[in-house]
Amino acid sequence: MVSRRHTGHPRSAAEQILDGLNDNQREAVTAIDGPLLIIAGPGSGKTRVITHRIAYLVRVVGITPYGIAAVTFTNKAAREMRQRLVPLLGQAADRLTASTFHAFCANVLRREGEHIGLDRDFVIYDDTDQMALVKRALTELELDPKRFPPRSILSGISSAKSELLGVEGLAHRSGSYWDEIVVRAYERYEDLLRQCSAVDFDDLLLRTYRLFERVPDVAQKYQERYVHFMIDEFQDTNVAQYAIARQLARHHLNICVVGDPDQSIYTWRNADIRNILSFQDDYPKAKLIALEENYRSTQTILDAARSLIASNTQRVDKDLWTRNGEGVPIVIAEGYNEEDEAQFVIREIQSLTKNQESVVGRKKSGPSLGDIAVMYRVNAQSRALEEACLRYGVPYQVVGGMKFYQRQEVKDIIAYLRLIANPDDDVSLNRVINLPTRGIGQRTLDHLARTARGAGTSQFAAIKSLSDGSVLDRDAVISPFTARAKTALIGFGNLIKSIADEREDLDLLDIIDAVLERSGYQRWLLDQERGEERMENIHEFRASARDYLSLGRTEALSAFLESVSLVADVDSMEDRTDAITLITLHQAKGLEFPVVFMVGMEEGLLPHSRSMDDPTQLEEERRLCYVGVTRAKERLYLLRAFRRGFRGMSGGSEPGTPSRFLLDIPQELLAAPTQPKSPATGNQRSAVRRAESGEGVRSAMTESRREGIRRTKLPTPSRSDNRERSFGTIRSVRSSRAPNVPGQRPARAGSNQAAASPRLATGDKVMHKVFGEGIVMECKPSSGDFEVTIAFKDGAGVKRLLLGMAPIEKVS
DNA sequence: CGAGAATAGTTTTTT
DNA sequence: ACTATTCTCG
Repeated sequence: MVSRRHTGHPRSAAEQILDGLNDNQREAVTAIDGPLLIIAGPGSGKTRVITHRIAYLVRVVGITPYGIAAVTFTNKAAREMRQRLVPLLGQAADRLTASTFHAFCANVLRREGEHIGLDRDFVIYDDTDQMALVKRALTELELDPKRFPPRSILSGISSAKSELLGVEGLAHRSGSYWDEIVVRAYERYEDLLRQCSAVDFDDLLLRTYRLFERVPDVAQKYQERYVHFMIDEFQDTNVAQYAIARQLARHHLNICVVGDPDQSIYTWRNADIRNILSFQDDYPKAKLIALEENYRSTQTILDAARSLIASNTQRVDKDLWTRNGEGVPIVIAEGYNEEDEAQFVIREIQSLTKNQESVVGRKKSGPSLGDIAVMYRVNAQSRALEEACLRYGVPYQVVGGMKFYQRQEVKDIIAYLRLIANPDDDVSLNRVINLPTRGIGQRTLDHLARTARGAGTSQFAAIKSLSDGSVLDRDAVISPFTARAKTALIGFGNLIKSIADEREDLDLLDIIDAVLERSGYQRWLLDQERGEERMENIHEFRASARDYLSLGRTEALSAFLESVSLVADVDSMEDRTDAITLITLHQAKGLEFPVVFMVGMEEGLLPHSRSMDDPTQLEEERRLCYVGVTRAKERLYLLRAFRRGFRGMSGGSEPGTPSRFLLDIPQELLAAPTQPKSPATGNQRSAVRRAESGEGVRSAMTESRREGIRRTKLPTPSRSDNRERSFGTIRSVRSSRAPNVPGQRPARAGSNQAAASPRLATGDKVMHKVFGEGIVMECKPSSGDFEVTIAFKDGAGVKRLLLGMAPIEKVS
């Protein structure tokens, strides 16, 4: 490379690439000949090894980036890999294939699908679409969805596909009545997919596999191209993915897989840990390298992780170690309920980040908000956290949850677009044919489905033949459609056709606008509940289409639709320094944060109730917990709630039990919570301790129950004062601020508070520390404080905040 | 026959 | 709470 050196010899590329790697890492980077299995513990520099290995292949060995493929679990990981390669490879990094298995396969199929009779404009069906199709298949087979839940049927189909079993293959293997039903549904489901020119997620893999099997020329092309094939997160690949990798590596045999069996958390999605064993069978000469030095976490965190995972019986022990210091103890704490738990998290975050606010010259370097993540088992848990963030004015970023592309209004527009790209897409057609209402009801749709099926065409085609009268003329006498329905159907058909016909003349944005206008969707939506807000989502969606304008007009629509189908939530996660991250444990895989809070450490949540009975699944839950713990670099908090609401009935549930995983963590790694204002923490801890020291979980629970109630000085819960009660549990707040209960509701338990008036009124101008300037829109009493609704300038939007908590000042 | 209202059932994790 | 299906009315 062109850079001046003060030593006599310029450093060679090899030296530069290997610099700073430990022995095992070096070995992994330079073992470039033949199959390689890297077992990489958490924080062992896995990504570094992969990127440096690629750099080594290119700059030292001289392989063209074009000949290297690296498959990752998410698009985000792929993007990051490419970015990290830029300093090592420069522009050449662009030529590398780096994507998810699914995206890779979609690409191959888009280019080569014709060989196996795949329509050029095929759409990719997501989970919801698949369900619609399975339901239809069941109806057509006259199977009772109560006895045969579509969900279960679909998962049967999906796991068959993940193991490369077609209908025949599954039929062959089936051994029970249930299997028999799945086979029949599978068969019909496949017909429907074909009819719609659609493939589902599993098909992307299955069909790529078949393509390579059946069309050797195509397979050969890719086999020769990819001199090196690498797979990250190998423990989470399924049989189909591994099979494709083997196909691709058949020629050069340079296949490198990187994984950690202890981090396998996707077996429910048919990932198969046995792939790691198979790898060694399939490639007996494979070199095996273990990366065991951890660069990420403190000794304390690593110790906790180690003892936790050691409780799993189905595993090979690893020797994880770190040179990092001991660090600070792990904090285990209990909140009264989920709100209280969230409260604890937020207050702790505030105290952690307080030290470094706007002082000239660097002050104490505490974590910034971007260094902090709160992790949970189920998406629903984000809610309490979000609310707490809003109240306290802590900026946050939720990964996933209500996925953007899953929002109804967005999916509606996507359905229109898909239909324009591929009118045979029955699922999309059914979604929007009566949206806005066009007088096409269930009855008409049933007829339409039957007609289409009878004619062996898609529903759109059936509508078309209705309008030109071709097919149905013969049956005109018994035509099931009323004149009104017929007109409505033809009207819809023309709508789609007219836009599709202009596809060449319109760019992507025009098409979206045409849909919004001509379908009447926009006008209709704005009249709906929360219409404005939902329209905003559509605008955001429309804006995201901008990226595709540079592509040709024909290409843009399909490319856009494809990207929409294949993004993961974590893909759109930004590396923000100014907001905490709320994320599920699953999505957190592969990420790291200086500070990690894991909430919901309770039996039933982690481990989840669905997985508690089965030892295999239980071990997966423990691995999930392990993944969470090992995300933390410096500080780890394990929280739980004494009571947790269930589906809306907040707080009214039975007391919970601390997660058994807490018992796996040695006491000496634990500390009292760092929140001095909280008088209850010591007791909470003793509750946990007691549970650990063998007195049993039950007694710990009873203890903490007594604690919870005493601490909060509250009478027996009654439904009506849920909110007040939960406020009462905000321990430290209570001691530091006098709650203001407005006159309206004096009947609060122990009402020793005088009514006070809010210090803000509607119309006041305020300044918020984080969100900036805003106007008060509403101010109403809430849980002994006031909830103010403020519209902020500068795109911060409208926020609901708790007056007593939020860093707000009145401006004028 | 369709549209909105009432009611029943239910999701753990996601490419 | 949230949706998906069923019920009832125009």
